[in-house]
Amino acid sequence: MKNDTLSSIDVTKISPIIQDYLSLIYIMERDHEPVVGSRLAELLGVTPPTVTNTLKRMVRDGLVVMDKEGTHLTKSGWEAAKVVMRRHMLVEWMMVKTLPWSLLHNEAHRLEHAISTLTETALMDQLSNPETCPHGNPIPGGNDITTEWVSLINIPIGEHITIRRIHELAEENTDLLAFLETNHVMPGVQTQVTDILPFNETITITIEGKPIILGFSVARSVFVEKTNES
Amino acid sequence: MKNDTLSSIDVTKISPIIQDYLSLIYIMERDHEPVVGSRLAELLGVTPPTVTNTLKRMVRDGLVVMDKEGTHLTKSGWEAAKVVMRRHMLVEWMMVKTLPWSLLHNEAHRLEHAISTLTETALMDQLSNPETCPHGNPIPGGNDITTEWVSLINIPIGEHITIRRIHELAEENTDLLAFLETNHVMPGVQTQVTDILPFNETITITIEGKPIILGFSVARSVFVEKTNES
DNA sequence: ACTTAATATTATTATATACTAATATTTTTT
DNA sequence: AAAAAATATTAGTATATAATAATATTAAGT
Repeated sequence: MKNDTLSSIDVTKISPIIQDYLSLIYIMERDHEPVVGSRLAELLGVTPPTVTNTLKRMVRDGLVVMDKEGTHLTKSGWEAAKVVMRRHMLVEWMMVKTLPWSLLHNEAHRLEHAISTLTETALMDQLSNPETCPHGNPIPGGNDITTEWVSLINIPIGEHITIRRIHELAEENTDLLAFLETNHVMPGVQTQVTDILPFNETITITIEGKPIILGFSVARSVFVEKTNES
Repeated sequence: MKNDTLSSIDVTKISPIIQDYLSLIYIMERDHEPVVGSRLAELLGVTPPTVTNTLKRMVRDGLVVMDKEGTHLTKSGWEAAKVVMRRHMLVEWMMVKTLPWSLLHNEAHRLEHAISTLTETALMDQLSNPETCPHGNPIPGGNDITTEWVSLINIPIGEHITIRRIHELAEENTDLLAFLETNHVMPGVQTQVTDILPFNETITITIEGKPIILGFSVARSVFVEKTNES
């Protein structure tokens, strides 16, 4: 029984900027990647000194700990991050009939900081507790079905697969999302790996007869499930 | 043909705080009320020096002019305010199936600063260009049907009326909105003025047989239309 | 081991937003 | 007109967020 929605942390009192830091660190920690300041700076579009400063405030506020082991979310930081992530994803679903799939993330990124716990709960109900966002990323606090999915980079030629997930960090790239949408590289779509060119660092998948060439870095962010060929 | 949505002013670049000032000044000017700093302070929940400071920045940025005549929006301030108002109201409609009527305003007040022009346009389409918000207040840039409605304070005993509008400034009062919702004092509801007690400063309207006693200050914010008794 | 590259931090500055305390100005009331 | 009330402003301070420039520190590559 998860109860983050009614958590003791009032995310609304955390500034939008800090909320952004929380989400990003959450994703890194969840994926067992080190939390590197310069990488945060890059992804957040700020300079490294700004990151140093902001992290200091987060440490002061008990959201983060920094020691020789590295930078990590505290328990309350982790809980707050989950709320922010969930709100982001619920807003994406809320807008799914209003905006094109490739624009949902950007819009939700701004709206996520403004919604109340009440709306969060109401949307959870209205949407029947979704387990992923429209890009297939896991909504924190539910069953994580994404663990069964595997990166497209690991799929051999010939395999029949279903697109399941575009990783959060890839979502930051609006051009990429638009490209994926145009080519129907979206959750639920069935496809097959038809070519892999290691020297070119590309993998080709064919959707409805049309080959789509994806660079390895993109393929790494696309997670798929083997299609049940019954 | 109104074209504010594609206006030259990029409201997204205006800070949420300034957007709040713009909306509020817009309402005052629209209603031909003087723009008094201390009143802004009160309604915005800040101190008067803060208002002085913020208005100075708005003057610097060409959103407002201040002279002996008083404080007024410039053309671009006016246009920006209209966009903010419209976004607020569109967000209210967006959430109308998710949240109770009495909570829409509060939620929209935070979300209004985060939505993009794209969403604004998409919602306008999706909602078929509404002329009012769910509280009956006019969406800027459309036909202003509210001019035909009259304040409840001016309705004599016995008159059959239809509730049309709860004024924006009354919306700020969440307790009041909850009270009105509980008693179905909401746009579209038919009612009749059954009593007026000037010495008590109350007016009684009867909705579905139930009398509801409204103070004059509230009645002043409720606008109605004479019901066509055919 | 030494150099280069990557990463992190300090110091300084700037802006928007807010406050309190004090003062000025204007308006209203008596 | 004088006193009181309402309104506005100045001065000084604080915080979150950001930047640049300079300096440490750590890691990697030859």
